[in-house]
Amino acid sequence: MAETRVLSPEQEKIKNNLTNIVEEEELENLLRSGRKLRVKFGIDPTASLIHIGHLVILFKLKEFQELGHDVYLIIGDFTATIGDPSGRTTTRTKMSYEETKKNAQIILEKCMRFLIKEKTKVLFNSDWFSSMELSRFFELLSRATISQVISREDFKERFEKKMPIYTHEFLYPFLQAYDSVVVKADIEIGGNDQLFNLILGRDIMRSYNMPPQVCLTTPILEGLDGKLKMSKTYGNYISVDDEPEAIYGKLMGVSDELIVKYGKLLAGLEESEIEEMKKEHPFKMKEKISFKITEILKGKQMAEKAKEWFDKIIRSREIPEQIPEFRTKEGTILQKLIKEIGLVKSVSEAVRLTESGGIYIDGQPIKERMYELKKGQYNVRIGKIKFVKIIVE
RNA sequence: GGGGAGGUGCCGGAGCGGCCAAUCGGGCCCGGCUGUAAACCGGGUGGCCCCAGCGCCUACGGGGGUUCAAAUCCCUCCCUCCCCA
Repeated sequence: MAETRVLSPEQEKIKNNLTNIVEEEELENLLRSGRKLRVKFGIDPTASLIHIGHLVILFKLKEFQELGHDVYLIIGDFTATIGDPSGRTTTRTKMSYEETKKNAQIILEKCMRFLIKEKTKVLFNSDWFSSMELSRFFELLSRATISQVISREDFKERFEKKMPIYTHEFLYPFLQAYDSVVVKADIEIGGNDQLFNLILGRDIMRSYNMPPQVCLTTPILEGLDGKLKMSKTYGNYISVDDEPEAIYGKLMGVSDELIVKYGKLLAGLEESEIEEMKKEHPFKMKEKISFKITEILKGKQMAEKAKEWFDKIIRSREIPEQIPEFRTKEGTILQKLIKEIGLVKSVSEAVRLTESGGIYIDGQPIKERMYELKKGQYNVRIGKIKFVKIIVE
């Protein structure tokens, strides 16, 4: 019966931009069932930052909500203190419970900006884990084998590199799986590196005689460097809280190949639209995509402001109208001052920058390693985008 | 429980008594070329000093010791990996 009904275009769209669907047929059946589905997404509050890599999943969750389904946001305040080994080649440093609590609040607020509030159920997994009986935990562990867990890619890699794998990391996926049992998830979604955890959840649900969840994974967004996955630890990210100028600027600095991927995953561009853009100068394409993403995050007005800033300051190398001002006494050494202000980490760094021609006054690189300021006003540029106006009295 | 290897800067990885603030590669930063793209080229990459000097201080897992001198030798503690049980 079900196979006679086809999916609506909106339902078809759910399948876009996913790297894995386990199993596709089950997903289609769920979508066709007309039921309100429980779509689970777990997030461990190991940091309080949301970067645009996270958005790929959040956007997907919203698509589900727009189809009428409920999102079950599992805040892993308990699991965060253990540390998910997924995709990691080193052990995660353990976090205190207090830290995760604090992060959880912040992260939750940020996630909600991208989701429909009425269709989002928030659960904290400390609710069921902090009081879990040991016997019950062992019962959970009995539902999968060591070789099942050990076969996963990130563990294999660590074995090969002779890196330690701690037992708590090894057991982590069981807890994530158990979350699915608790919320009776129909679907769980995660980044591509989560595939193993998701599938274990599916297997374990089955062994609890529950309908197994469908697992969906989204592509891992590469960071600004175009190589590593976007993450806080690598520092190659764009935060959703970045200033519009920073967002637009960072996007413009990304490689041509990468911006296409960003366009697809973050700006929701269709293949055909990308093809159309590729006919133009690559720079134009990058401008369009960068603008669109900035607009999604900060609104049209802010995006325009950011573009204007970029064109003037970065492309035409103009001095910004509004730059921070500092007053100082005559005779101050510039290199020491910018250290005080915090624009460079040390005086030595400032001196090095001077020697490689990276500090400018009114557009001219300075030569003196100890530049003594006389009375007057100085427009100082440090490196590419740091500006400061210094007034010497 | 027994035996072996090892812990060096952001990362990988040399050095194994002075010439070591520590070769080299990656990353990052500055500069050049550009479209702040990629690729490529040049320079830099602990801190301090308006004495910039073959200068001073801090640094090779922690602590202690030997020595005129230690990342390098000895003792001890902590940590990891491998093999055997």
